[in-house]
Amino acid sequence: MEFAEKVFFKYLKERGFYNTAQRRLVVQEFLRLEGHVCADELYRAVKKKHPRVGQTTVFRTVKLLKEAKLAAEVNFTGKRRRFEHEWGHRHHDHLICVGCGRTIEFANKQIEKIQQQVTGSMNFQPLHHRLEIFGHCLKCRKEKGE
Amino acid sequence: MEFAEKVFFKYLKERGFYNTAQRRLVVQEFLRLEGHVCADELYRAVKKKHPRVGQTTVFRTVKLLKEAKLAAEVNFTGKRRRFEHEWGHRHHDHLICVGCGRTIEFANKQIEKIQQQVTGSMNFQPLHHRLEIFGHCLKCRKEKGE
DNA sequence: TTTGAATATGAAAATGATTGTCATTTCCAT
DNA sequence: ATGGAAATGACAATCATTTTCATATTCAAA
Ligand SMILES: [Mn+2]
Ligand SMILES: [Mn+2]
Ligand SMILES: [Zn+2]
Ligand SMILES: [Zn+2]
Repeated sequence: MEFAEKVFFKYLKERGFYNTAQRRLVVQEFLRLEGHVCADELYRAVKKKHPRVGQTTVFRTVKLLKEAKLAAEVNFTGKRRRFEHEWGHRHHDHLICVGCGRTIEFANKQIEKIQQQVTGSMNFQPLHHRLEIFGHCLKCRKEKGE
Repeated sequence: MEFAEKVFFKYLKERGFYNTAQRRLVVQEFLRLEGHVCADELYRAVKKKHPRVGQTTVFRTVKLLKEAKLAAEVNFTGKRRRFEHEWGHRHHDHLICVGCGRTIEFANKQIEKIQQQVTGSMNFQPLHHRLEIFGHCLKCRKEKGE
């Protein structure tokens, strides 16, 4: 069992929630999937192997994964919510190509540092943030003829 | 007539779209309202004065306002989309208080500059971006007893 | 000014993601 | 083992937004 899964069920136990077969299936599938996945994709992936699991349960479990800090929510389009691995992963921000939809992850210490300065000077206590830069990736620029 | 409104109808004309009474009402009300407003709030504001305008038309017109760059979309919660004035306004980013929901606007040249460096080094052509920092505002921290 | 084809409108229905309900089932501390 | 708390899943409901479609309006050309 992955350590992240242990963390999840430890979190559940602390709250008096149960360790159920469905939750084990959902968390395992989530940890298996890479990238930015939405609840419904996760549902279909789980259902492929275990058709009796309900969509409602997957949505509810994803919410728990987020609360337990195994999953971080990302929402590039304003449409459906997506989730990525958070536990054991370093913070990063995103470049999003408006041409092909691909995302590129990056981290920049300087930006983070200046954010601290900005919030500090405004007496604002930061908890988390997101920086999303939309534009055209190299691949798309090449395809469109430089 | 505000200049921004002229810009809007110029944009429409360029596309072969019509200058209609409803669109005039919606753009005027949007320009009157400050802050981050959602389509439904705008609809209700318009309806108060002109009850025959339909919600569908307001939703459609907001989309046009965005295309014409009079409105910029912001989406802090992942729930409903909100829009703020863009035409004639300087770019800024947001601090969002998770306690009271208030937003604080800020602009930082250094962050913008480093973003240019980051995207440049990754061969990514930036079009626009958003930086949202979530946390606790001064007011909320004081209320909770330091 | 008419005219008519393109476009816009608005009520209602449809959509798509998510959440609520509730009868039934499962979990787990005792 | 068992009883009460919690979870499940089919289904309905919700919420913001989009689509549909019959009717009305706009505006360029005649
Ligand atoms: Mn990511
Ligand atoms: Mn703003
Ligand atoms: Zn691309
Ligand atoms: Zn606050």
